Amino acid sequence: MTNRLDELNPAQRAAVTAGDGPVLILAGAGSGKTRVITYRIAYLLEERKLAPRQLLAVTFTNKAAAEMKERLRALLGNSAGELWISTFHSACARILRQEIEVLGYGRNFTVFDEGDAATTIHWALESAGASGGLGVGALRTRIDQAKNEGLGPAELAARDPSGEGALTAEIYRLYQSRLKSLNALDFGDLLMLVHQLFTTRPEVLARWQARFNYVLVDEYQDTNRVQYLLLQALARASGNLCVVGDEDQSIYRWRGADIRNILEFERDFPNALVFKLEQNYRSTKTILAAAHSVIANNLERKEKRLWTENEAGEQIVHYTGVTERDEADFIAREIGRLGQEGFRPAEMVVFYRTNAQSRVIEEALVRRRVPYYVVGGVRFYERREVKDLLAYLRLIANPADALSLERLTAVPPRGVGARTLEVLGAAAAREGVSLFAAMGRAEAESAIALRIARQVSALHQWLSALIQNAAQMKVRELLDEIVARSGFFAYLDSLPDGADRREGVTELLSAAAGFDQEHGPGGLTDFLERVALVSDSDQVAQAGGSAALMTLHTCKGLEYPVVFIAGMEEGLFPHSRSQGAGEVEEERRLLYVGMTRARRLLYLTNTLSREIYGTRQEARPSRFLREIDPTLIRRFAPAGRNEPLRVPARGEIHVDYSDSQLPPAGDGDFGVGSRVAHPTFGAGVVRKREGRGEGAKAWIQFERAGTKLLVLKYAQLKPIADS
DNA sequence: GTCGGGTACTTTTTT
DNA sequence: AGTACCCGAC
Repeated sequence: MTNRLDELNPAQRAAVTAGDGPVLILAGAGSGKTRVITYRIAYLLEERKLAPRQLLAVTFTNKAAAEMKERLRALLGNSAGELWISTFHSACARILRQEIEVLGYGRNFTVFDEGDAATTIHWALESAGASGGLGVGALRTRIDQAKNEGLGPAELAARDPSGEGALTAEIYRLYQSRLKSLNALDFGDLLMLVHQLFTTRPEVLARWQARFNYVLVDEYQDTNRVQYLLLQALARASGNLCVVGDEDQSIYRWRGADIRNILEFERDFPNALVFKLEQNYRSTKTILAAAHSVIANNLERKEKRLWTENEAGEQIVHYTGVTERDEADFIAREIGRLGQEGFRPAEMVVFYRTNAQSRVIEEALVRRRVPYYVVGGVRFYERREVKDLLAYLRLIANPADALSLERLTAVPPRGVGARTLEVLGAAAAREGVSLFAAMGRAEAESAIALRIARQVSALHQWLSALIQNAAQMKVRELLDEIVARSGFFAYLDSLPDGADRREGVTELLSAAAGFDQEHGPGGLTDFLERVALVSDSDQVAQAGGSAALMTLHTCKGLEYPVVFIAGMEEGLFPHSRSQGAGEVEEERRLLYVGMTRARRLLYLTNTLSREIYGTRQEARPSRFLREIDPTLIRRFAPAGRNEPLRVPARGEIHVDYSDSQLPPAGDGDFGVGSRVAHPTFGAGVVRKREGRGEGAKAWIQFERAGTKLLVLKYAQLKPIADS
């Protein structure tokens, strides 16, 4: 250990060797945070003689947890095995697998994803007969927020007695009781129910307090209220709570994260030791200075400044394309060019604000033959065919999961339709049994045709047998039987996109096989839990020969030699739905996180026009671009069509027309940005297009007459050539 | 009961 | 643009 400490700078060493009690480590981007956490754990185990099982370390992603475990195994050898290093959600799930029965759930509970939750809220909305007001999405957000704050339906109703508040609370109540009858938990429940246990069952809390002598939390700036309460409860006995974070990197306010948790840690834990890690080992001086000039505009932060001994490095490149296609092609071209300068594709990454931006960039990369992969977006386990198959597994693990039962009954189609299920559901409710149990008695149900009832009971028998045997079977074996017996492939082949779907199934089968290798038979519940709690960034490949594409939210905790940030435009970044003062600050932090991922080269790109929801809109440069010290930026673009790339003079405005999808000026197509003349309104500029063909309209900003929406067919517009 | 067309809406970000 | 959903027609 002693030699190991030599590898740390003084601030890092102080943090690693801090004594008992609350500890706050303010770790700037690239300041060696992961190393500090890992070494601190090693220090606690070796020098302070903590047993591995006495320590709980909470990370933000499963991948971060796995990497940390790996490093510790290298430092400590096998004793790392008993360590609890996991995400908040995984840790809570694990606690609940042991403790949940006192709350009236079974230990084999299912973890619902977003879609399952939405379906259930839809059900609640219908059974409440509520119409108008809030939609499923809004309700889901509100309920989730309540759970993030640790509030139940009654508390929510008390806090917001308005009509909307009452409706939300009522739906929340119905939703919650439905979840319970399905023996299912949503993401919020994982945290909330542990909180409930800890507050209502002192003996349970005491047990876990005794178990965990030391709690360590990474990315503390992104903890929400319940997480805060959980930590406080757990650490109350020992007082040993060590949190690591950086308020400048707090980017999950919208999902309940409370930046005050970190800003007020010293108030909450008055005797806390505080350590600041301000030396950055990752980025060039230029990148760091640019990032600082952006984040310095935030008010809700403590002033601090990262510094580095790294070289100044290259200027930041700012590129402007006419359309998103230009932007994408520039990125693809640059990645290609850098490839020839010795950067591997895997060292380069493209970040964007919204998932929708990835498509155009992907197309450009395909055209330029750049290997790439997308992190996040449509999640693998939420793909239709995968969810269809998982429904079988979920039912086997948890026969109360009627949602999965309904799903698997319909896919592949076996003549048992919605009406049959309705009858069975009514029978189940009448007799107070589960839907699955009611299926076993279908043949006694007179309202169901005998032919169909036989189908139902055959399905029931088969599934019952699988439930019986599941404990002895590997997940892969279960899946193989399900696929074979249900005729899943034959069903897929009957679909127009069957070939693509087969791929998803194959991938799921190999994921299951991989899981079985670690677990052996009977791991079904663990497998499903892992599936439910995978995070987007878990898919980030550490090696491989492809450039990565991901949202700015997903990029947290990563670093790359070359970073592109696309879509630096008002309305996109900062996003039009995040225009409140606090929200813009969060967007700014998001950019800060993105910029500080870069080691050597940073590119920022924007466009003059972008297609949003099918209409082309004028795009203005992001305010954040102006916040960067201009001396750190080099604008990089060709001056006009058919001219080679060149570095423009300072202050010159540059636009890339080289791969523009806009029609050439003056061809009468009235593209966004083109100048037009109207017989009565005079000269103007096309600002936005709507519709196509006969009904195509354009918003035109006239020099004298203001902005008008005109139908192109009747407007008698004439193009004016740009000067 | 299913198909198809028209319409309205969307995802901003995710465990 | 894409899709989810609703209503009317076969």
